[in-house]
Amino acid sequence: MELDKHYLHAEVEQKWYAYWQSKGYFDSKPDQREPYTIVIPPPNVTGVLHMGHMLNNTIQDVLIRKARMEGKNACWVPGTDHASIATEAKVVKMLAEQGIQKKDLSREDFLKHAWDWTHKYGGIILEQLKKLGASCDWKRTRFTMEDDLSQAVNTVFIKMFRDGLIYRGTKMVNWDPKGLTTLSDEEVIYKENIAQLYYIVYPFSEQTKQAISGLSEGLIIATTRPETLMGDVAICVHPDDERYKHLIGQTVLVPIVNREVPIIADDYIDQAFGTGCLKVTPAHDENDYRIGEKHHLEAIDVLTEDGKIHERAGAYAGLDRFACRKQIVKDLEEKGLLSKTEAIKNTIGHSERTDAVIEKKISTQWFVNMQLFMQKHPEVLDHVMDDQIAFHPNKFKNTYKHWLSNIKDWNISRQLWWGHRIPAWYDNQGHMVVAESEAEALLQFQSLNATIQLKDIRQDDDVLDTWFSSWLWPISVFDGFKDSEDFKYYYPTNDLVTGPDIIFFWVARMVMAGYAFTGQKPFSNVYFTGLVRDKQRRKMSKSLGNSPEPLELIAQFGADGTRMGLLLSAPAGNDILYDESQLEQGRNFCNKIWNAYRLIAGLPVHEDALVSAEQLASDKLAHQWFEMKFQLAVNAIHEDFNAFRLSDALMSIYKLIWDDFCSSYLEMVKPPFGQPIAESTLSQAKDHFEALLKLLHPFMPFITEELYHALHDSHPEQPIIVSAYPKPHQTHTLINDLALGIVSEIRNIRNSKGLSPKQSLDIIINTSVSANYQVWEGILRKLANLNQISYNQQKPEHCLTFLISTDECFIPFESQIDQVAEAKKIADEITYLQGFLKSVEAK
RNA sequence: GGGAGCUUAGCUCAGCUGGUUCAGAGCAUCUGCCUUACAAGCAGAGGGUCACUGGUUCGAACCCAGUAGCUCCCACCA
Repeated sequence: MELDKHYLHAEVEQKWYAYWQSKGYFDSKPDQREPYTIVIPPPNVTGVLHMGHMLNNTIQDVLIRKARMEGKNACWVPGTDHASIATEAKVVKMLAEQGIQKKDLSREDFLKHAWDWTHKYGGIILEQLKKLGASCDWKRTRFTMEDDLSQAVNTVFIKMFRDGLIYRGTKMVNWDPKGLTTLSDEEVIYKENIAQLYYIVYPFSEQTKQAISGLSEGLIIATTRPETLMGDVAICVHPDDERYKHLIGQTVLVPIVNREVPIIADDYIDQAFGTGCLKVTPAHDENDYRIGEKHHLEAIDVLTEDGKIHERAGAYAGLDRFACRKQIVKDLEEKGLLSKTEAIKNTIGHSERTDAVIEKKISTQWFVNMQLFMQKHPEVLDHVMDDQIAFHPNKFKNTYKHWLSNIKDWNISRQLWWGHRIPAWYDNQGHMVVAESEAEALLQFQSLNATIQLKDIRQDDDVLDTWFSSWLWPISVFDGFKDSEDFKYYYPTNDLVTGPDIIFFWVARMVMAGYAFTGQKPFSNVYFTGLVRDKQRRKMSKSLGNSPEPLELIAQFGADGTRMGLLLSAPAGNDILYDESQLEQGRNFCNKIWNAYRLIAGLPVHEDALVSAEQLASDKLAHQWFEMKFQLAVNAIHEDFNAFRLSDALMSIYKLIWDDFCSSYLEMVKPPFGQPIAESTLSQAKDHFEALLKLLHPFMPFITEELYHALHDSHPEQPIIVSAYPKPHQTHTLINDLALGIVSEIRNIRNSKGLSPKQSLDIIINTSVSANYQVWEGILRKLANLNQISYNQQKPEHCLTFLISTDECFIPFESQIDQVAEAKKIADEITYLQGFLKSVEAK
């Protein structure tokens, strides 16, 4: 049998993924075992796999595979999100390329196109996840727009409406002029910007000039948005401002449109900003809106839905808002009404989806009353703060708390077609009912007015915010609103793995939905991954071209290598700096493991069964030493898992395999070239190798499955994916000292004498002279403290004899736990005194 | 403007309860090796005032205060 020196992965991956799936190892259904549940953060149907998904889903797969191996009922639910705005935009664009305008289509026809699109492209990202090795239960794949999940959305909406948690109201909201819809506050991204601050002259009216003598030409007002000037309804100054006090109640003329507007006073005004005068445009600014309400001013909306100047503005109608700004500045300058211009820093809101500059707009929309919601469900905050829902890293608790403490009402209606249509109906008289269906709505209307017909009522045109369905995800994927068996068994889920960028959009709202609709938390742990950035710390983006194609990476480095490369540099919450050399490291590691297998598989065994049964002392010691090393690593790895330090866990395994198993253990038991190995030693080596493969399997599923099978001449009864994960055992640190002692001793001898590890080990065993007393003395003293051996047996060979004589040298000294604590206390006291003496001497 | 976090080797980061893992890991670098598992490898080596200043302590990378720089989140300054 001739094996390639380099590990080839492509076929291996395909083979095992198909095998696992065909045997149903990803499948899950309720049974007697303890459940372990993860729901995938559903990617957008429009999405294609990017580096963020790779990282995120690798982590989930590691967690689910470990749980599966630990004998839990592991259930990982995949699915996709309908992504209202993003998908509608894609479909609109696709139709436009075919020469079809959305406005020429009926709602039904448009939705047909959207569904076609979804069926055609919607599953791509899930197929890509399979290449990564994601062991989702694909039979459970859900979609937020499918019937059952839409039904859940309806149920929740109606319940919340009846509980007074949802209301319809007219408020100032965020308007996306490109997406042609309103947005929630969370969907607005504020960006720093250098704006021009224009100082515009508003001439005094004739009346004012007559009333007050000695006035200058007009009031100078600073604004960054001259194009909203046609919507000005007042000028506002601070009531205590000495410069303008006498003008309050007088009027000025709005330039261009020459409308006469009053000068009013409000202490909201910052006297130090600009000239201390504010032009009040209630239709286009939140503060102006408040001032307008307070002073009973009209609101003139001068913009159209797509961000152009409206006819009612009286000038510049049809011009784009930014073109208008330029034009108006030019016109003012010509009229001599532009006093000066200066650059200032400010922030401007952009649409999260379309990146268009957001307009504030007064509009009638649907809202969730968040104040009331939080009053009813205080555990949403409390149980995150007391770690019943634990955040990793926990610094995000602060962010979470801050957001919830300042939460505003959630605008949930969107002026789109692709999404869950709001279950509200209106009649011609302006009445409204909220109902399960059109038929039920009609019944409700008829109870008020018997003559009303189906043709007299119409459903609300708007759909709901995508997150209004996403927040139900952990409940609805298990049909939680129908009280299903799956729901009772798998909910609450265990761990959620997601990015901190959607902590408000999604994580917080799932917690809300969990407590509000099930009375239970939706998950116990939230693991926040970092952003994947390039080497220069720039975000991955299409425009920068610094985002590698994930599937190409998998083809190049293998899914195992890619997974390892990503995980190695991804401590919880830290951004990961993508660097191809990390993936190389992953690939090289695969190769190292592959070659360890080649060694073990190729060793000749003693033909004489009797000789073969006998084991060299050095082999026995090497075996015991590695067992200790292994157990210590397993313990550390479990601790790392519990704290979600996955990269640390992986690094421990990496070092255990490379340094301890390959460089030390295999070198110790490897016979000289051409010589046979004892059967017993070989079988121990195989057992160790097998245990290592299990330990590694959650991280690198494919190569471990391949070698697990290859290691057995006949196929094992169970594949590694469902084998038992190595368990932690209690040990004591002095065992660690012991393990370290042996290795450092071997190294000393090797270096000084130029011998092989095996020869060095023999020397340690056979001579006491060459051994380093210092290394052993400490260990002996500690062992003496534990009554394991008497202190006067202070010789290395005694220590070794003792070690070899006991088969349980790494098994916990259960009976000596108290003594261990005692010994530690004494040791602490000695160190204290030593430190104390040292510092006294120094003085 | 408010809040949170970070600063340890060339890079990315560990360092948990102050003292035997205390100055660490991986990668990168340098020097020797194509040695019969593996050059995608092996054997070695170098490299740090733990941001700065003070304080607490017998003892500080770790606790406290201040300073500087960076990052993120939130916020209605026209």
